[in-house]
Amino acid sequence: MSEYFVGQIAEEVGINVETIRYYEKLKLLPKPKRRESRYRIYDETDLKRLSFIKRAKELGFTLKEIKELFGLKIDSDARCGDVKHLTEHKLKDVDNRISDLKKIRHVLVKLITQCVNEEVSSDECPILESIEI
Amino acid sequence: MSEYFVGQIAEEVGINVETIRYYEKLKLLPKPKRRESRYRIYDETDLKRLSFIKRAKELGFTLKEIKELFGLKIDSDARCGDVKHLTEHKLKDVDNRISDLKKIRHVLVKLITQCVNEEVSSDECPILESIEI
DNA sequence: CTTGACTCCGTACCATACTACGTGTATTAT
DNA sequence: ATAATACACGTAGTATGGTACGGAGTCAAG
Repeated sequence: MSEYFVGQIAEEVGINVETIRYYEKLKLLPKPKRRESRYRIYDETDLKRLSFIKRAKELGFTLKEIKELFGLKIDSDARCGDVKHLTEHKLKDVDNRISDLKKIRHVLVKLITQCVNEEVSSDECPILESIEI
Repeated sequence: MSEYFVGQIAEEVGINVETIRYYEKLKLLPKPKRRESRYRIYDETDLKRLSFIKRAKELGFTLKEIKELFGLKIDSDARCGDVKHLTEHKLKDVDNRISDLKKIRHVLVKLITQCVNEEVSSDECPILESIEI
């Protein structure tokens, strides 16, 4: 199992060293093992965790929400019913996001097709039709 | 066609009045018509636009990206090829977002199923398995 | 025709999520 | 062995996206 210093894992994931320390402070990352020199030691699990944080952020989750996602597991302390309830809530949220992204996707595809067919130009903004609330 | 003052449209969409002025400053909203009193007048198109901004933000688009999405249209100034290129780029991005959200979705569903079946508990964090970069 | 709610604008402040800086210690390449 | 990097830590600064404030003008119900 490979080990990393903070700079190496930062490089690997493509985020800043300072950001990793920041996530640790927010408890998005567990306290890492240390060398005697106090240097932090990371492993593959930390790498996965950081990659997840990075992408989830891009997908519109806040750091607080990401922390909640990490908490979704059936462990000795969490009752199954609680986890299930929370998870179902998250699932509904994710489904809504996917649904709305598909609406945006549909309009983008339509726009590309219009270009190909060299249809009439328009000063209207087609993206506005994508999401009706 | 119904018209709104800023407070009414803000109420309708569920955002702050100040935020609307802020979006106007950033040119996410066109300059609205005014009464002689200088009061801003909005219509249904503005309402759609604001709803879109609100949701797109929740889906992880920055205000800058949202502005770009609004710009995706075939008008008298934009050459079709340019728009097509840009739009294809956005489409790829949206597809990736949908794909990764589906991975997260899959893990959430699995977690709920585990609960139902009262399977073994674990101290592992299952969400970590959802996105492999 | 007044009173309360709404709007105007500029400016200042706020929360989230970083990012940089400085000082000191550790590691590593030559 | 020594110089260039890298890391530790605390603190301060930045960017984005709002949110609040205050004084003046506007609207509209009684």
